[in-house]
Amino acid sequence: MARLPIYLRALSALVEDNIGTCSSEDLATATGVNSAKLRKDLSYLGSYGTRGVGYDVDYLRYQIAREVGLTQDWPVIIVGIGNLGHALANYSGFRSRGFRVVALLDAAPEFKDTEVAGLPVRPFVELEEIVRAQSVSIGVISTPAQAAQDVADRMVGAGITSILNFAPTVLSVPEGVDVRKVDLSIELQILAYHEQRKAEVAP
Amino acid sequence: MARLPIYLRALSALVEDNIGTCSSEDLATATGVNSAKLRKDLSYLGSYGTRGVGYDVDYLRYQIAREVGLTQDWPVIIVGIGNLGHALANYSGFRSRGFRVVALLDAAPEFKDTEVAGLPVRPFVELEEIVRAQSVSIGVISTPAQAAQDVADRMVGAGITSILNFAPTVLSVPEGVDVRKVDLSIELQILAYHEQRKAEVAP
DNA sequence: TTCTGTGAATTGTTTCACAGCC
DNA sequence: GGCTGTGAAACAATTCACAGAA
Repeated sequence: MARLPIYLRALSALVEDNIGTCSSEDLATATGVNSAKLRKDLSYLGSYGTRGVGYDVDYLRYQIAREVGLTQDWPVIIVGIGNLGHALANYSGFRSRGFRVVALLDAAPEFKDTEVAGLPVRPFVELEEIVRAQSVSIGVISTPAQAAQDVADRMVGAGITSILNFAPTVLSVPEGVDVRKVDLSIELQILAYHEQRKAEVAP
Repeated sequence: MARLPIYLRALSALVEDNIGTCSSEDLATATGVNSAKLRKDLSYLGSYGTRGVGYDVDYLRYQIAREVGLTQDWPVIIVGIGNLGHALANYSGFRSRGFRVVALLDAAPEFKDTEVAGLPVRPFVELEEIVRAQSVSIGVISTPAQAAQDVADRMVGAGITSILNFAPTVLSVPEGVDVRKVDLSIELQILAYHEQRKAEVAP
């Protein structure tokens, strides 16, 4: 199910190119997966294709978006407005996929009265209030590692049930709360691993 | 093998806490994996543990770092100095794991004579020269989607063999070149998916 | 004839459970 | 007694290959 967002983006690109129909083969090459795998993935959502023809791009896109939950708008808050928080606040990929950043928070007083990406940076103590007022259920943590667990606890206390964690720590949260972690350096490390292999084979 | 970096970070945290030995159980809970899986992972690298005792934290860390290729220094360039490129240039997690950002590049003329994270932003046309001079084999792309394939082609032409792609496009590269893609919104979409499930169960 | 949807076969991963070493 | 290393078992993911709809 982690592949649905990938299909979704490829379909959006096809919509922009005014392509109305595509085969599993087309979508597979566009997303870099095996066509049989793609068909099996899609068949779990239902039979949205037509044999001998392919899939209706618009229709399939809507069906996947509905499955992922992107036909509704998700209010999101970002805590920790350092370099990364800055980048995330400005990231267009969130808004274009149905995520709306409703507030930026940072505990540091030097952010008082500053704006990032058109939103005021608000003091961290207002967390509960914001979450309640805007019915936020998804929070993003882009603080340093030391602060992350604290922020997570406060988020959970305020009623947030999904956390995207960019801080390099494992967060402990109560059952029922989802955490996903993104570590920008892990992918680089995987590349280095392969790079090292290449160097060993042909020294 | 995608888990080795995770173990590595947990071990580094243990080193900082002056913990000399740990069991597979300890490391497993610290990283959130099953202890049997962890032992099996580590056994592929060799027998670095002691039965009845556990693993020597320092020794194990070195062995994993060597396996991943982090005992050497990897020069890295970043192309595309927007918000994300900015954040990446300043990201301490790269340097602390043996990656050295040796150059920042951007095609936009308004970056001329500016500095980011203590490095000058250089014109994109200098790519080949920089890659050759510094023996760079890893490149990071944080440009908009339209520019990404072009940048990748130029990188490959210049001799880069591993690319970390933050742009929302699938890159096509010749055999022998590794590409890994990071999409900051995919993780959010996965959270939204689970969030939607929760809402359906208890409406 | 083209292309989906899907059983069956294959391949890969995770967990169990325990022998063997400290 | 505690803990690693590892076969064997259970589980999951992927690919093959083809029947059948358009």
